[in-house]
Amino acid sequence: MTRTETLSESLEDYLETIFLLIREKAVARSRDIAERLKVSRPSVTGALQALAERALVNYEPYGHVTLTPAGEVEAKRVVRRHGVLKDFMVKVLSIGEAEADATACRMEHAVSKNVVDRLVEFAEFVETCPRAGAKWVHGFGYRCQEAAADPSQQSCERCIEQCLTDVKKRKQKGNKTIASATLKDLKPGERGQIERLLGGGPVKRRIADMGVIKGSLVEVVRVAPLGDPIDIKIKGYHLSLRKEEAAGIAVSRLPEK
Amino acid sequence: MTRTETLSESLEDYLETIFLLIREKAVARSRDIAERLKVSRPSVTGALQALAERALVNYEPYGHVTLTPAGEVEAKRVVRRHGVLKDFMVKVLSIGEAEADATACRMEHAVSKNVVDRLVEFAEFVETCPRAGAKWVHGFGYRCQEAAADPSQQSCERCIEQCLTDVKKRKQKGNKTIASATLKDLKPGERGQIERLLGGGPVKRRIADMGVIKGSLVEVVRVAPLGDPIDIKIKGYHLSLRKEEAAGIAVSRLPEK
DNA sequence: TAAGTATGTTAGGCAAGTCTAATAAATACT
DNA sequence: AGTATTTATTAGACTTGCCTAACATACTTA
Repeated sequence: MTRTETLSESLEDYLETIFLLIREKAVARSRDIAERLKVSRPSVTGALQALAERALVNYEPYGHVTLTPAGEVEAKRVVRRHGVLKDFMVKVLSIGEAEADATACRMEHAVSKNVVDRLVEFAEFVETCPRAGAKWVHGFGYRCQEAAADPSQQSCERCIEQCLTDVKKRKQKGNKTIASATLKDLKPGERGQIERLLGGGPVKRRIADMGVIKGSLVEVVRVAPLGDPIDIKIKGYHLSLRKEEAAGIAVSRLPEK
Repeated sequence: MTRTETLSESLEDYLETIFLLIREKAVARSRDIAERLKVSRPSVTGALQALAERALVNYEPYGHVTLTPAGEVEAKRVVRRHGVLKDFMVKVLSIGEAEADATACRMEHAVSKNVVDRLVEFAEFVETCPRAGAKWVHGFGYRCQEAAADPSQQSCERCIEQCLTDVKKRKQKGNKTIASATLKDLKPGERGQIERLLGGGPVKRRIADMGVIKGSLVEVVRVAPLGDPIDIKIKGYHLSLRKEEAAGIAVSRLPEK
C-alpha cells in the first residue's frame, strides 16, 4: 500500500527521460534511460516499477514502456519547467547551453508552476518590450558598465534615443506586415507575437487554456515535411498544430534574436 | 573512512540554519535547528556529527555548536545563493516573499556560483539601467500588454520618452549629489551605486575580491546603534564595515524601489 | 541542593535510491 | 534451428536521511 502522492526528484527525472526518449526514438529502452541518467540498469527497473505503481507508466517485465495519460501530463510539466529554466538562463542570463541544461536539470524539481509562469512572462517581456529587447539583454554586462563609468550618463541617453528611433521604425513597418502573417507562414526558429485568434474552434480553447493572450510570444519549433503538423512553443508549452489550425492564428513576426 | 567531498542538500540546509541562528541568536541550539528545519532532534544530532566529520562545525556532545572557518565559508556561500535567488524572485519576478523564500530554499542547492553571479548582475542591471529600472520591472505584466494591444505602440513610445526625460533629470541632479555621498551616509534600506573606492586599505581588497566594480549596487542592511559597524550587501554578499571604512566608499544614492 | 523540566544523545528501524553480481528473456547470427 | 550476444530483471547489500522510544545530561527553581 505504497500510496505516495508526490513524485520524488528522482522519479521526475526518470519520467522526463522516458518522455524525451519516446519523443526522439519512438521507444524508451531501459538501456538508454540508464545511459542518459547515468545510473545502472537495475536502478531503471526499480524506478519503472515505482512509476508503474503510481500509474504513470505502463510497464511489464521485458515489455515496452509507455506513458499513461497521467504520466504524460506529469512528464510534460517537468519538461516544460526544464525548458523554461534553460531558456531563461541561455537567453536572458547568457549562460552557456551546457551549463544551463545541467543547472535546469537540478532546478526543475524546485520551482512551482507559479514561478515558472512568472519567469516565462518576464523573459517574454524582456524580449518583446522595445525598451529592453534581445540586444539590450545580451549587452547587459557591457553597456551599463560603460554608463556607470560615465557619471553624465551620455551613453545611456544615446542608447535610449536609439531605442526610440527603433520603435518609430518598427511602427511604420509594423502597420504593413502585421495583417498578413499567420502562424503557418513562420519558418522553424522564427518567432512571432500573437495578434488574434481567428475562428473559435478547439485550438483557441487549447491555447487559451495556457494563459495565452494577445501579445504572447510564439515560436515555431519544427515543421513536418508537408507543413503538417507544426510544432510550436507558447509560454513554455509545446504544442502540435495542424496546418489549418495554424493558419487561424494571426501573428506579427519578431526579429531574430 | 567516510570522506565525502561534496555536501548533500540536507547538510547544506543544516549548515545554513546553524549560520543564521548564530547570526540571530548568538548560539545555535539543537532544539531551534530542529524546529526551523522541521525535523526531529535526533536528526539534528546526526547531521551535526556528519558536519563535524567534515570539519565544518565544532561539535562535541552536549556542547555548543560553532562553525569552523571552513564551515563559515561554506555556510556563507549557501546563504548568499539563497538570498540572491529570493531577491531575484521578489524584486524582478514580483513573487511573494513567502513563496520566494520557500522556492529559494529548494533551488539554492542547484545553482552554481556562475549562475548566481549572472543573476546578480542581471538584477543589478535591470534595477540600474535607466532603460529598465524598478518601476519598469514591476509593471512588466501590465505596461507591455497595453503596448501589444495597441499595434501602433503609442504607449511604448510615450513610455520611452518618459524614460528619456527621467535620465535628463537624473543627469542634472546627479552632478550635484554624486560627489557628496558616501556609504556612511546611507540609512538602512537605502541603496547606492559605487562611484569610487577611496583609500586602498584592506577594505578595498575585501570588496574588490567580490567582483565589485564602479557602478555596482550596494545596499545598507543594518546600522548598529552608534553607526558602527555597518552591515551592507554587495553582489549578494553580506559584509560588515566600520564607520571609517564606509566613509571611504563614495556612492550615488539610488531612488527607493 | 534536590527534584523536575527542558534539551540532547543513543539505539534501532524504515524508506528511497543506488550499486554489483547473478539470472532470465529477447534478439541476432550463423 | 541453435547458439551467442545483448538487454532486462531479481537478489542482496550499502548509504543517506529520516523517524520513535528510551536514556543521559544540563538547567531551574522551590
